[in-house]
Amino acid sequence: MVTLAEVARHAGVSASTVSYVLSGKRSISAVTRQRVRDSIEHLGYHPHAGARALASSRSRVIALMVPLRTDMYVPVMMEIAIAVATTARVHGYDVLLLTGEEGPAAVQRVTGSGLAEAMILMDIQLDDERLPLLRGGGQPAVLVGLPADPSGLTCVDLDFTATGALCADHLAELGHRELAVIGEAPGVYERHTGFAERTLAGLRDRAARHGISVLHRPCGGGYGSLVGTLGRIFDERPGTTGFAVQNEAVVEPLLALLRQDGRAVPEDVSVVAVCPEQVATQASVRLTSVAVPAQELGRRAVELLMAKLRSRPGEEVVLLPPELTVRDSSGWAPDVNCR
Amino acid sequence: MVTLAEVARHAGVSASTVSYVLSGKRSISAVTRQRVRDSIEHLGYHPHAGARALASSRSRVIALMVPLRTDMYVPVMMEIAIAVATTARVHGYDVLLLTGEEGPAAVQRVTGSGLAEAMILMDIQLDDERLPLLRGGGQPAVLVGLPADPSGLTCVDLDFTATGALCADHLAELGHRELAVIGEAPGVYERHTGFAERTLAGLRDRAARHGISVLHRPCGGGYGSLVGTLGRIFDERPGTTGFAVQNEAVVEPLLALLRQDGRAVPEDVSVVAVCPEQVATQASVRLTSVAVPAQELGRRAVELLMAKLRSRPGEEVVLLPPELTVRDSSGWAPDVNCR
DNA sequence: CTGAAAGCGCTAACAG
DNA sequence: CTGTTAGCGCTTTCAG
Repeated sequence: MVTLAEVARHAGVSASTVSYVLSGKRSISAVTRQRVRDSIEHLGYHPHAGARALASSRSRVIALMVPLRTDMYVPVMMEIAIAVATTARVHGYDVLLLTGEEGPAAVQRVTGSGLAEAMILMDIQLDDERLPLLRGGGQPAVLVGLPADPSGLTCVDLDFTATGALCADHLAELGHRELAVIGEAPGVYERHTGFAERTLAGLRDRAARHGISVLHRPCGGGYGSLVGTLGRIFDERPGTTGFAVQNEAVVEPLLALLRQDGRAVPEDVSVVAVCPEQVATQASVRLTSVAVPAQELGRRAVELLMAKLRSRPGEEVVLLPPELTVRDSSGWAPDVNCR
Repeated sequence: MVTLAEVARHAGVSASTVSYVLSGKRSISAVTRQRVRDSIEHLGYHPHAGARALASSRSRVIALMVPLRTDMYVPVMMEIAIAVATTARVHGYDVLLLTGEEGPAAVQRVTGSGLAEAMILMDIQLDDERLPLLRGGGQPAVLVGLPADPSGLTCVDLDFTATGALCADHLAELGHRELAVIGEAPGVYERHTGFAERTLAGLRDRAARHGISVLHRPCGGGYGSLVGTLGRIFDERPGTTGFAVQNEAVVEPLLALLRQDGRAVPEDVSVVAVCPEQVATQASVRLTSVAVPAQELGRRAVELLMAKLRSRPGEEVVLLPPELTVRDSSGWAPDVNCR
């Protein structure tokens, strides 16, 4: 292994000079700098990460805790994770991948050992068990998601309350009076995962103001679950004409089932989805949707973390405003004359 | 920060004793061990990862390189990644997440710096640019996937050639004479990603032996792409009755389109998929399929790597045998009397 | 603008 | 069974 000392010898300078060439923390004459750089190149030198972390007490690693569960839409998680990794690299950081499996202990282990300087947590529950550790607050952290009490924490998320409201507004404007919400798997609500409950609350609240009814049904993944769910929705509220879907895994099955039922989209029923753009545009009917900005969330999380690593400000909550894109799946309610 | 020296002082022993209690590399009297453990617990001590890596030249971290691209089925990648992280923890290792973005340079950077001891690579192309670095072979590595020339490398993958053959056999036995293969996005083939080409080769080869025809069409994600692809398949080969699908994103669209066309599955056409079990069982018709054992791949990759970390054996290729599960999407070809 | 030298916290001989 | 000690490779004062 090539060491800094060898580079120094080869370049005919001292170790500290090489170190400063690398860090840029003091000025070096152009000629020396170049000689050092040549030696580094020539010898194929890579600074030893452990030694560096030991001497500087900065590992240049952040940890990312992803959920172990598989009942939520995985591509969104993956997209966030990749955006985190990519953005971290831009800032000179690497990313350690932790699964939720170890739970709060992982937080201790990783930051306690100096393996990571800071962490990003995903899949936040309203009353998440990892939060007390973070709030006490040795280790800088950013949550992708919003717990019930964000005090003393830094969070970034899509504004799901506003998202729900936006869906309600859109369907209300089109004259729909009876809405159904097809949600995530029951487990997601049982765990009190913030985003799912917030969307629902936002939608319900806004629908109430419009004086329209809302029926919410969680739904497992896949065609099989949806058949039952949809059947029960129409049994209970035959007049349902507006659907809000927050469950990517049933988007296509829903469109297929409606088609089979002889219900045309958007002539007979309208569908609004909360999902990534790709899902919305690739569906069999191009979906009116509120995009989940996965990349943006990952990027922002890292940037907030980097800011915290510099100076430790208090709490901060960044809620990205939702945007609804009208496509082909929503239209006037059947009983509305097109004004 | 609590250091080993502080623990030693608190327990009234020497630093090395604490170290050995932690590593178990020499025998310690029960009473001393307990005193040390109590002190560790009491002080909330966590060994410093960097110091440890520096002194032992072992970081207890492995790197996982995931593809940046998004034109392949993400859940499989994610499942492998999570299995890797989970299995690594069992062996006392953490996982560093690298995206393909940096390319071969990431391999150098991470192992050159001692940040990771070894790496696992995914999304292997037949002629992957990262391979020369690994074959030269300072750093132990395991590929999840199979390049054209695996000499000097350790690989683990599903046996996709056998997978293709299995699909061909199954459809041939049911009397189908004209097969169509709906494959991954064109880009996947253009990059010469091993698994896609192998499946096709295995299927073609076996089909030829059965004397039946095969038409292969790559297909982008989503409903839109498939409409065109499927149309062209039936234009070109109206007698097609057997489909092999290796593209999770079009499984449900395919079933929907066939239904709309008035082609019943499995009465008129049979469909065999290569996909995770979950996709097969949650589809609108339960699919006859060959499972992609994502978890198993991740687990095996880590285990192979751990073995390599102990003693460095030469090349080794582990191909998991495919298993075809018959469900509701495949049946006798229409012109076959049920014997 | 550059060197010398003192650690960072831990591991692993070596010595008993 | 336990203690002493010499580094691991780098950063960062302190001197010049």
